[in-house]
Amino acid sequence: AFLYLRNRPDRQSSGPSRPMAFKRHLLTGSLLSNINAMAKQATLSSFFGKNAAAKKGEVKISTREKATAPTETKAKGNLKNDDDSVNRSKITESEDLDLIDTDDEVIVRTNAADDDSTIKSNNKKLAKAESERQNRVEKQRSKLEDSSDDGDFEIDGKEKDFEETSDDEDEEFNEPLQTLKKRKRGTGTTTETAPKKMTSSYTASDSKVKSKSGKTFASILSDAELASEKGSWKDGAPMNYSILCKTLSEVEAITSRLDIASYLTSLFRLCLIKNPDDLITLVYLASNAVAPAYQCVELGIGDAILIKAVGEANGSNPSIIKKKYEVDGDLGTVAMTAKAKQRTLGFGMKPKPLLAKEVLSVFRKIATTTGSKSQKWKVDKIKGLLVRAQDVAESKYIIRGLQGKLRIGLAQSTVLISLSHAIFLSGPLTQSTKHETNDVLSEDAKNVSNEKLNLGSRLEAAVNIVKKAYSEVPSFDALVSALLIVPLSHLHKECTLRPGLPVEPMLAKPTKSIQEVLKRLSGKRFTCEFKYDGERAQVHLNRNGETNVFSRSLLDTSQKFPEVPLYVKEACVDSKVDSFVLDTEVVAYNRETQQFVPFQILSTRKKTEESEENAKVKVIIQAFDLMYLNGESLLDRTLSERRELMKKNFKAIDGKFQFATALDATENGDTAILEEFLDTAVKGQCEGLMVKTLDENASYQPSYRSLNWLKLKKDYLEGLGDSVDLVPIGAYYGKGKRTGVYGAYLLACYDEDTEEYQSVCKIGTGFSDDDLKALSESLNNNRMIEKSTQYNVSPTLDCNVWFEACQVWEVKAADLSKSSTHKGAVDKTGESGRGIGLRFPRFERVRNDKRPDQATTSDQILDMFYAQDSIVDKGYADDGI
DNA sequence: GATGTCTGCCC
DNA sequence: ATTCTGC
DNA sequence: GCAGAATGGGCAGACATC
Repeated sequence: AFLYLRNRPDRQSSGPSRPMAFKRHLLTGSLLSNINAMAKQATLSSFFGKNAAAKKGEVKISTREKATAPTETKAKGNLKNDDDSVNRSKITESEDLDLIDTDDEVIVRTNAADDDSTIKSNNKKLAKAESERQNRVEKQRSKLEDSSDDGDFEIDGKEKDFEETSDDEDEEFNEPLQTLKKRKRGTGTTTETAPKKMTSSYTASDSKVKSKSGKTFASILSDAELASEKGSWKDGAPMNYSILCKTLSEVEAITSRLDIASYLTSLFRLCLIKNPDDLITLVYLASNAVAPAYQCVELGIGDAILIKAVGEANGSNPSIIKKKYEVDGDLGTVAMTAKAKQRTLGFGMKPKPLLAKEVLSVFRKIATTTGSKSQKWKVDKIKGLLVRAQDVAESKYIIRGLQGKLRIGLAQSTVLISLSHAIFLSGPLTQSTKHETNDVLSEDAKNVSNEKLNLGSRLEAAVNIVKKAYSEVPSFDALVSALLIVPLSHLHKECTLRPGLPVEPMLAKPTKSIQEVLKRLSGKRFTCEFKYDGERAQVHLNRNGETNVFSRSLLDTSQKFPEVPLYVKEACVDSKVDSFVLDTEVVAYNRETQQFVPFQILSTRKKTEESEENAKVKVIIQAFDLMYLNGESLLDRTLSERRELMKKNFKAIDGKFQFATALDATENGDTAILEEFLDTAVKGQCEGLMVKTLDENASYQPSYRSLNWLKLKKDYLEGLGDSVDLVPIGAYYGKGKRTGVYGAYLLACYDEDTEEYQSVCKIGTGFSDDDLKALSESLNNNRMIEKSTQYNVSPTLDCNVWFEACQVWEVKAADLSKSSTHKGAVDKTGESGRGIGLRFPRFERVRNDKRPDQATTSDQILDMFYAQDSIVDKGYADDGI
């Protein structure tokens, strides 16, 4: 909400705002209304400036979000002006913002964390530090209120030198590509920036803090100690991007998850101490996101554009960069070494250091820029960032960030852990028990403020609270602003499930056998549901009558399925149902034959379908869970309660809305029920079964928690599913941790008639690390100079290297499908040019007992395709898929 | 305007 | 989606 | 068992290019 206010479009270009004013506002008011406003708006306009299209032919800046509310556009000058808004919200009263600073050792490092007396003394100190902090915060507040009434929008006249380019350099790194030389294995971590293990923020890995459940935490520095390190960050100053990069480098160099979280925690704490306003920026950058998922912000940047940008930034031909990338396996490192070379030349002046918020801001601009020539524009933007990157590591993380994967062993879940630790330890609010309330507190809320508990347990409670909050309101803006104004024990009240904002969906874990399923159910009552082959859809209705549909990854798919909320509303038993969140699978459906239609057909739906009538592909809803009903969250109810409420308040509608077919049972060692029901499901064109406990451990646990549901598919079972024997005919260089080996192979079946090998899939999973190494080595003995004329492969699948047909691999797949890229049984499919490909292929083993010409034949592939239960209506097979 | 390439998102 | 791996 | 990082087929949509 904080950010929302700060970035209101009407303030977007008005110069620096004063965060203090908003703080005061927020300290008194409830966040709820603001978050609701966010939900309602859920538009980019609340986060980014809008820029109406400029003149014809120029790049226009627009939003791509598909959120509910219409966005009012606001013309606002040209691109250049927009850039300057980057440096908004500069903080001037630096001393005042040194909120937290205590000379006391906040937490004692101890080897005897289980020793009660030590814990007590730890906690005493903690309490003392917290009360001091509280005092300071109080002082802060009054100061802020005094000073927040005027001068809100001064213009910060400083020019950013974003547009600086580097056309003065012509150096190329033209080293020839060493084809498949021995490369370093592992994460691709380079040694240049790797710090000594455990130096900066954490010391003494031998002293750990233990929680009740036995989790250990590294020992913890006090705020004062923390602040005195990394001295380059001035109090109140905006954070330099290099500070983040330093932590990222540290994290990249280590593998211990606890240590990774610790480094990040230290960084978050430092941010809280030095400049809390940057925390949200930091959280976004660390988790490598740009906006909440449901806002549907796409960077629109991929390897191709990045290669171009890196090339241009240091004056090399993109094809050279591309080759470097193939050898190096990491575009970030390529950019980094390019940068290093560039700098040793010593041309030009040192540009201004990049600020963290500038980097995020550019990312966002890139994301919101569309239209003709926008790619060129994006390349220029990226170039601008690369030129300004100070430390070589900065270019590395800029590039990797834009690639969408930091690849340092740190992702969203760890960010949430570190964020909660940091807030607990150094947040502006005390986490002790002083906040009285009438609400019933959760166990975690009680624990986090229970000073009698040891630190580890309190930290663990903090993590639970933060993760729960985020899973119900998956927006860092909402989360961070709430964390800064309410204690952890009250977080859930602010960040709680409501229709209009997606909940992280519950996920299922694959199981390899029916025995495994039974073992996990051990005597409990459970239900099996058909697992439909469609698209997950979370359907929302709020009390204003507004509806949304969200995808599995929380994107707003309301426009893709406009009829879905209508069907669900129709399915409500009466008008008393005024709000709900329903978990469903949307499946393509043929109303004439009353049969399900394969996923491949469903996926031809437009991203925006105008109406039910206009949509070529009709759908049916298969509902299986209810998370919210009539103003009340059902997340903590058991599945059997939720399901009962669902069936009581909704009814099936022919061809539009059904409940997932289910069978209830109690585990008693009998496998027959499951086997038989699985068979029924597969015959009914389903992928398999979902197995869920009904009463015990049966609350709705969003994705982060655990994969508490089980999924059972035929192809998981040994000896079942489609298993084929294929020939590796080519390979692609591996990236990241697969640098140095082939990351994927191209596999072919054998056509006896034409004696050619036809590609049916690439394969990149199922290999152990040893497999990858061994296969690379052995196949390198059978390299060919170029593609064999015997290989029928689409040019779009061009391999980096080609092999003689010399091996046969057993491969498992879930399905076979008509393919425009693969050539299996091409010319026998009834559609010219189209072959058959495999769905979800994975490597099982090498078949040393088979010669390549004994591989699965294209005729067999064709038979398998037609034998599928999903091809009930041959019409699909011969026409349309 | 047709075609090709790239990207993101479904699974 | 599937799968593997270090913690 | 979690979290992270490798990798799959195939579709629509957005741009770039011819």
